[in-house]
Amino acid sequence: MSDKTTIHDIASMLRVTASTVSRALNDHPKISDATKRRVLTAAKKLNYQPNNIAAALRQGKSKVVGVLVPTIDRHYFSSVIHSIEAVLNDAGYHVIVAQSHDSPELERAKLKALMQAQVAGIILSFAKQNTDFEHFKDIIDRDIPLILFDRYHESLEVDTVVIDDYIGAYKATEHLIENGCTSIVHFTSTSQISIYKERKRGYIDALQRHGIAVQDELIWESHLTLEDGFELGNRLLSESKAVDGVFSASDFAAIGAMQAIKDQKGNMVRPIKFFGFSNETFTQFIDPPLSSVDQLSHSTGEMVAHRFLERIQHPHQKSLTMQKTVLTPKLCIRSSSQK
Amino acid sequence: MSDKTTIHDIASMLRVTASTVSRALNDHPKISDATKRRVLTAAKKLNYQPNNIAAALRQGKSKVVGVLVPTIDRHYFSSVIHSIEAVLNDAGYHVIVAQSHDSPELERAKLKALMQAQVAGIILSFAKQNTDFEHFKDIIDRDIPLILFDRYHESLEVDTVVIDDYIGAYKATEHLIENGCTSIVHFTSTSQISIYKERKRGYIDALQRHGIAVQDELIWESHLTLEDGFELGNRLLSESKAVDGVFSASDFAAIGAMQAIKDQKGNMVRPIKFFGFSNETFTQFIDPPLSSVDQLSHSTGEMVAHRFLERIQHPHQKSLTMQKTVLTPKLCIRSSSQK
DNA sequence: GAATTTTATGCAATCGATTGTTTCAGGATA
DNA sequence: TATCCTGAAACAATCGATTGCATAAAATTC
Repeated sequence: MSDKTTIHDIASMLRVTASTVSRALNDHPKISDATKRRVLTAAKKLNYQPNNIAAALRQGKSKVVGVLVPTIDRHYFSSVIHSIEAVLNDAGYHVIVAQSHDSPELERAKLKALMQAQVAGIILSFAKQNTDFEHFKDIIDRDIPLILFDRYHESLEVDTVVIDDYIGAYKATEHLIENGCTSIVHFTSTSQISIYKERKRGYIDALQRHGIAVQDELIWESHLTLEDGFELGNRLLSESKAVDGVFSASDFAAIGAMQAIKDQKGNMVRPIKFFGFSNETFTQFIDPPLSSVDQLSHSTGEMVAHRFLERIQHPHQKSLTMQKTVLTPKLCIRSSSQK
Repeated sequence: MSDKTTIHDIASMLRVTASTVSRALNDHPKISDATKRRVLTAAKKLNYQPNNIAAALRQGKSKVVGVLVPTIDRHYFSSVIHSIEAVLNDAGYHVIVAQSHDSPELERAKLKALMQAQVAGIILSFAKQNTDFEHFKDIIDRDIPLILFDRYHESLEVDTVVIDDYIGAYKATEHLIENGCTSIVHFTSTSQISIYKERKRGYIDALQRHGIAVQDELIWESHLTLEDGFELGNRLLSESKAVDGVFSASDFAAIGAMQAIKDQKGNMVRPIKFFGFSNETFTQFIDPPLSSVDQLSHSTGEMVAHRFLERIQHPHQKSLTMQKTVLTPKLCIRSSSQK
């Protein structure tokens, strides 16, 4: 039979009421052990599968958490989601995935849809060009736990899990200096986005701390794509300056540049050391393997999931105690940056 | 206010009943245009957000589709999910993601959990060591659309979307032959898994069709990891045979082997051409860029999503008309395999 | 043995939306 | 004017599980 059995079926089979069955299944203390056992046996016999939707309706909360990211199709995000799913599943939650495609409008629409699905919480890395955060108010007002990761904004009084871009950049730059680089170019993107601002700040501070003058003409801005990197690589070759190191805020731009240089190896005066950011899967496979700052996607996902579970278990504290977790990224040092 | 407004609030505001409001919102023909307009205005005014859970309970079906994959943390799967999500979202569905971690037990547990969440359908690429498909019966018996992709089994009378591994392998091997290879090694894994069996079959047929003798000692079995590939690469170097081509059923094994060969370049008698499978992101970044068979993750995701929507719209046809969609994979030819 | 507390269930309302079946008022028809 | 339609909205049941409150039976106390 495909007819789903309900607690009422169990109830009538046992000549008790549905409330008793419900309580028995939920291990309510006021139900006798004998009845609990009978209910459990009957449930198994009838192949009873609880209807979570009914419970969710009654309780006003489902066991589903919405995760909204720009795109799932990038290693960092899918890796974070991987960890979130693993942790939340063990806690009895499901994960709904939605993508904003970096569009604020889509983001708003998807958030609305998630709310309508009565999610128990929302985990979010928001769209790039977000300027207005009004739509988060709705979530907070309804006391639905909201956790941000990767991308966030200072103005938001919300739990956040990020890596310390500044430290990562600082250490990467320092590593280049310690490996003999004295003239280091920085590939960056618009300072509108905090992660790039922070990475630039780390780069600058590292130089200064090591007594190297910061030169604006060594800070190159682009969209940091592979193609951008390729152009920047050619620019490196044509520069009169004796650049001997590159700290790129993106792995893609870094390997684009390395590609350009390899293509014209003859022109190289001296070798240029490279350090990237994100530790994309391919960094270890290219030639030479690219040193990179690892964003700790695994830990981030776990932290985010745990933060959510804490919120769910202590809903009373509300937004009063917003927590910002900052993970220190890890340098993955490979041959591209070493002597 | 964080109090959610319901159709009853709208109803009492307008002095009509909830049923009228419900029908108005659903654009029911028996509701006058005037009322519809009034309801819509009131809904907007009260910031009404429908409670999907309540609707799902009443209708016995939610607008959520469960996607169960071995892991989301691999490019192929996250890419497929990316496309599924995009298509199903436009159709008003959500996507729940779950991972089986290639464990049949976990797979069964997650399927059960998805059923309890009252999903409208299930999209699945099942765990490797699956031998028993009893747990799918449940899904089918309940008339819940079930779509398999990537991995499947002939015994299952279920909609399926796969790529033609045989053709992909055949064409890749043929490409190597056309580029001058006469002694081609094949990296494979256990023939228990149909995709590897098919790829081997394609390799063998291509050789025969081109008058090249198939030699069992040129078919090398492993788990196809990067490390396995590295070992196989060393074996290539030490082999007395004059191997001049490798068709690997996995990109990872291919680049592992290429790595090993690069490490000992001096020993190379003649260059070996490589062809991989899966078209992982990194294939284009390594040196030389690796030719590979693309698995069409994007198309697969779209096909799967559309197949689901068809099933949902024509539930009557049941399993009678099981459809198997076979996509022809695309060769991505790069320099690793060319003269 | 009566009174009181405990324990284990039953009863009934509820969550919010949907839907088959009336009901009613106004219009058309004879 | 009486009858019949018909369109529009009301009524009421329902989906399945949960839960505050009431209650009966058993256990305890005096």
